[in-house]
Amino acid sequence: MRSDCPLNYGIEIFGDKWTLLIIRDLMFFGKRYYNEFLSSAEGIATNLLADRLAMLEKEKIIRKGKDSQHKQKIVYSLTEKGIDLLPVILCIGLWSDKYASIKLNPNRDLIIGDAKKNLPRGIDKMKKNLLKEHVKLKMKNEE
Amino acid sequence: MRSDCPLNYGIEIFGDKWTLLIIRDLMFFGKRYYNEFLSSAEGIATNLLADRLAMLEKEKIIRKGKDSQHKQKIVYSLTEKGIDLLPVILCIGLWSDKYASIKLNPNRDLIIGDAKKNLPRGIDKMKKNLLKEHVKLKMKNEE
DNA sequence: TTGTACCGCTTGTGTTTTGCAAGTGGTGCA
DNA sequence: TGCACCACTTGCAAAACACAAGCGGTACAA
Repeated sequence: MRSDCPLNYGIEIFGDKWTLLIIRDLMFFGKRYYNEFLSSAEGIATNLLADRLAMLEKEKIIRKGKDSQHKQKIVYSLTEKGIDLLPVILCIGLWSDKYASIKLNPNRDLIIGDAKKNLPRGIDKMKKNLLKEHVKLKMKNEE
Repeated sequence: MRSDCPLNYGIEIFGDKWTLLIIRDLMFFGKRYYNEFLSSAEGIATNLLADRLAMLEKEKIIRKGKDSQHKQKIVYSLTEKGIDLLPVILCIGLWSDKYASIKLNPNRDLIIGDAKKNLPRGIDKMKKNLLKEHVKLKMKNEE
């Protein structure tokens, strides 16, 4: 750690071009598998993805699990620490929505639109949904 | 731009280890001069600082001005686009406050504590203060 | 008018991280 | 037994970063 500033703590973990995108994929697009992260629009490289997934697991932001259906596959899911990044991601999304000149993807605009209307109630609701899923997956993995 | 995702727009601008720290310094610690940014705890290098300041100015997140008191110096200040990053920075701070094992700097804890108690009212109040200063500086520069 | 201190910023260098392509070892299923 | 597919590694070139030194310009004091 470079300093005792709380902002810096977050930046040292997800202050790069890829980490938050992986979390976004888990959080909003239901992606769970290595291959799914690779197929995202931004096009992360395989070595960087492996590196980030390992880091996120070490930081206890995501968790590795086995897929009972497809036994070769590894399931990645958010921990509560990861789910708590929801406000961070929404804030960045809202800011970008306000200032980006690019056309926004309508799917994402739906999410952003919801958050824009009622903050922080919208965040709470979304968080609850994510937590429900989180608990389900946790139980599944511990079976 | 790698994609049309709004999250990605923000990440492409401030998704690195330094940019948000500079904005933090402007926003919370009243830093205005090149030298002041250099003296922050994290220790940014001079070339990287110059690079990020130029980028932030290009993105219209900060603005360069002349100092009427100390004529050699260049004054950097946040634009409204920059001020609107306040929620992003606070969200990261709150998350870190919850999960960082490190001891937090008490000065920063004050700010974080305020934000924790009443979001988004706390954010609104802080934003208003920042905007007041922003207008003042703008007028000064246009004299 | 000259000297000096200080300003933002650049340059040069070695190191680390990234980006891209190809390949590897391991597992499950036909 | 063979093949397809899985997460992940390796090799290499290019870019970004970190660190130290230095540069041109301005202001102010002698």
